[in-house]
Amino acid sequence: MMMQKKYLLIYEEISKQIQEGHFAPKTILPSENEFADSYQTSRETIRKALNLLAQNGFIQKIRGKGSLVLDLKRHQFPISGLVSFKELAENMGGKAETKVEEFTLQQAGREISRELNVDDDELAWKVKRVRHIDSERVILDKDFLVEKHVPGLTKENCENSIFEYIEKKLEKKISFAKKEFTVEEPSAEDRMLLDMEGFHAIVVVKNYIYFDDATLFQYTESRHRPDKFRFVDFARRMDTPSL
Amino acid sequence: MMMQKKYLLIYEEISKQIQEGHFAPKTILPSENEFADSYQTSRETIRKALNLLAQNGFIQKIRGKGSLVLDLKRHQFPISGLVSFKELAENMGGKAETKVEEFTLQQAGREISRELNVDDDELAWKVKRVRHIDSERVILDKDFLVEKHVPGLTKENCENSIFEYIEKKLEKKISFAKKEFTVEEPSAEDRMLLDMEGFHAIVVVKNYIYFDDATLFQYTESRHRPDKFRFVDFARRMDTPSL
DNA sequence: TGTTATTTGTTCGTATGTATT
DNA sequence: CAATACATACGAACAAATAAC
Repeated sequence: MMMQKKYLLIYEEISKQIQEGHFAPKTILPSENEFADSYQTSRETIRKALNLLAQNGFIQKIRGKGSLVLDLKRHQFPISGLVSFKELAENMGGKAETKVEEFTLQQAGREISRELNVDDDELAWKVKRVRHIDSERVILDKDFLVEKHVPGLTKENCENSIFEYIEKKLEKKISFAKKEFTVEEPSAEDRMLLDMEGFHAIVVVKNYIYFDDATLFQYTESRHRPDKFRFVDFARRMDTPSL
Repeated sequence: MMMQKKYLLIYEEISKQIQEGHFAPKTILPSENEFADSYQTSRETIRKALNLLAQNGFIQKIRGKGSLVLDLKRHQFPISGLVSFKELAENMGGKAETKVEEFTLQQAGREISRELNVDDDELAWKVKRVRHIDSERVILDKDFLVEKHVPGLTKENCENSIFEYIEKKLEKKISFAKKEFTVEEPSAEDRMLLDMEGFHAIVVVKNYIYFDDATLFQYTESRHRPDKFRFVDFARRMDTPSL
């Protein structure tokens, strides 16, 4: 009887306890063997959970000593990863609203077909959304989704969360994403759709999003007013970085 | 006879072969058992290497099928992580030069002591460096290093690589870092030390860098001219985790 | 369609090496 | 030196997804 992913459950339980302060920063966690005992599992399973915690910046494993609880959340909790607008808005602490400016199904065309790695005449959803925070128009999202991979998308889905539609309704798994950050001068469209008075730059995040089976299904260009942009990254070094 | 980290060697060998095209994108790697045979090792060791490859965006593991070689490196090589200026400059493809504008040892003071999490009167190196690319002054780095953790630093070290001094001379291990990206208006200092004509924004990267034992030893504020800034991030979802 | 073989995912067990206390 | 704790490695069994016949 092979159970579910035990190490994931343990990871979530320990990470929760760290965030709630049951395991305080700068203290050492119970040893791997102690965890293995208390969770009635093997040490390897515990190690998988602890490695996840280390990867995500919760702990630092120190050989011979133990697993030290880190205190990286002093300023800001690491949010690197696939962050949705809703989470971002909450982090900003303001009232968030989304307005769909455009919602069409059309052929990809030269530019987008290259980004999505499909033929020119492949059908793609084009979604243009303006994100409001505290009644200010601060983010412009332009999403392009391959129709055959995301069938049945509606304007209503876009007003909520496209990710939610994909994962809960279509039951497909979003697996990884490549993001590219640059800073450009605002375009005419930026000035038209966003409240850009007094701002002379726009943060452009190009986001390529992939399914479980490594098919690219979405390209998003997210354009942020600079004062409402922040990105936090937690990076762990490889033992031998030979890039 | 416990050898070196076998899975790391295997990781490097396979990643090299992928980058050199011996394993082509969109093809399936040999199975884990085949690798285990050919490397004369156990499947678990192979799996550790493959998980590293997946983490770093080289492959996508698909259950029941195999490990698919990804093609993410074509446009832009992911450089998320602890990137030094030298690597960045090479990526930009220009001639890089570093000029040390200031090099002092002083008490941390109110502001910096908070960033470095030490007492106000703790001694800290202050290093101010201007990075030139193609004879243009485009990046201003302000480093603050806790003296007791990085003793004997010299101006010459700063002209080369501080990381190299720490890892090779002091033989300490840099383990992880937390980065925070924001965009601000250029300060008077930015305009003084950088070639900012025609640019109205500056990309600020606050970098907190930690040793092996989780001690914070360096805080760096890196201020980039927007046209010379780019950051690429590869993020994998937690669903099918690694290790 | 259904069965079988292949391949990856998870768990458990055991042994040994390395660093810290 | 001994005990503790994390790191690496090998082996085995079974689950789940896929592919092939």
